[in-house]
Amino acid sequence: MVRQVSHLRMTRKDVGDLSIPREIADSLRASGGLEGLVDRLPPDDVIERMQGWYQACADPARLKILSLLMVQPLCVCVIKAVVKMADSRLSYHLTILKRAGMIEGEQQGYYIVYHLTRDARMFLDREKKRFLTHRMVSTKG
Amino acid sequence: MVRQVSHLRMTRKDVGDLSIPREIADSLRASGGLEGLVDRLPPDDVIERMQGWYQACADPARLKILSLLMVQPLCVCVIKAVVKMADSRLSYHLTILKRAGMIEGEQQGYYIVYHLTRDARMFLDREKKRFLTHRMVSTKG
DNA sequence: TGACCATTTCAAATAAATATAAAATACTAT
DNA sequence: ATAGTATTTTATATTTATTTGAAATGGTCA
Repeated sequence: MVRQVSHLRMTRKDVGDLSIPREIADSLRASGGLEGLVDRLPPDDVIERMQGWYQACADPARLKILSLLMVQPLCVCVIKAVVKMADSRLSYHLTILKRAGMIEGEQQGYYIVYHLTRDARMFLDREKKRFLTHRMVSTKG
Repeated sequence: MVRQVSHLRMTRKDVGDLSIPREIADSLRASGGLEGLVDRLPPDDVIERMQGWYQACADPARLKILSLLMVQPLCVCVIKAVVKMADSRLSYHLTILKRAGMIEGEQQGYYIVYHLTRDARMFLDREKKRFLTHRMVSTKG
C-alpha cells in the first residue's frame, strides 16, 4: 500500500558521507554509485573540445556566417555584403570560426575564400533540421 | 613560404556594386545571387534560439552537469558531490541550463531532482557519438 | 512553533567576449 | 617601385558572463 496522495514522505539514504533521496540512491547503485558517475564524466580534453565548438556557435553573427557558407564557399567581401558588418568585426568572427575548426580559407588572388570544414558541415546539416523542423522550447525563466 | 598560385590571373566580376572573384560570382548566380543568400539566412528568432542553446552548452561546468544527467536524474546535492563546486555557482549553472530548455527540476521532499529534457537528450546523444568516436580537429590559430 | 536542510537569489567583484577604429599585411596591376 | 583593393592585426573601450559570499526561500521534522 503506497501513500501517494498527501504527504509523500521523503525517505533518505546514506551514500558515503552524503544523505540523498532513496529513489536516487537506488538507481545510482545500478550506475556504479558516485564513483560510477565520476568515471562516466568525459575527460577534460573532450569537455574542452566540446566547449570550444559550442562557443564558436554561440553568436548570432557567426551563425549567420556559417549558414551562408552552407550554401557555397564565399569570399569575405560577399559575406560582408550580406551580413553588413565592419571589416574588422567580420574578420574577428572568421578567426574564431577558423580556430574552432569550423571553416577554412584559401587565398585566391585578391580574395580569401572561406568554406566549411567537413565536421562543421555534418554538424550544421543535422542542426539545421533540428532547428527548422522541430520546434524547440523557447527560453524562459 | 612560396605561394604557388601566384600567376593564375584572378578575374573579377561585378555583382551589383560589388566586384568579386569570377568563380564565386558564377556559382552564386545558381544560388540566386546576393539576394538569394540573404533569403536563405535563418530568421532572427531561429538564430536566437540556436545561439541560446549553444551558449548553454559552451561551458565546462555545464557540460559536466549535462553528462551526469545523461546517466540518470539527479538531485542537486549529488551533482554537487561529483562536480565539487559551491552551491551558488552550481545553482547559477543549473538556472542557465533550465532557461535554455535543456533540463527541468522537480521538488521531491527536501531535494530538487533535475533531469534532461527530451530535446537535450536527443541532442546530447548525437553529440556524444560525435565527440567520442569521430576525432575532430583540435583548435589552432 | 522553531530548528534544520537543500537550494536559490542577490549584490558586488572579477574575468572573458565583443566592438571599434587605426594601422599593418598580402596580393594585383600598372 | 607605386598605388589600389581585400583582409587581418592591434590596442582600447564596452558589454556580457561568471564567481563569490551573504542572505533569503521553500521544504521537512520534532
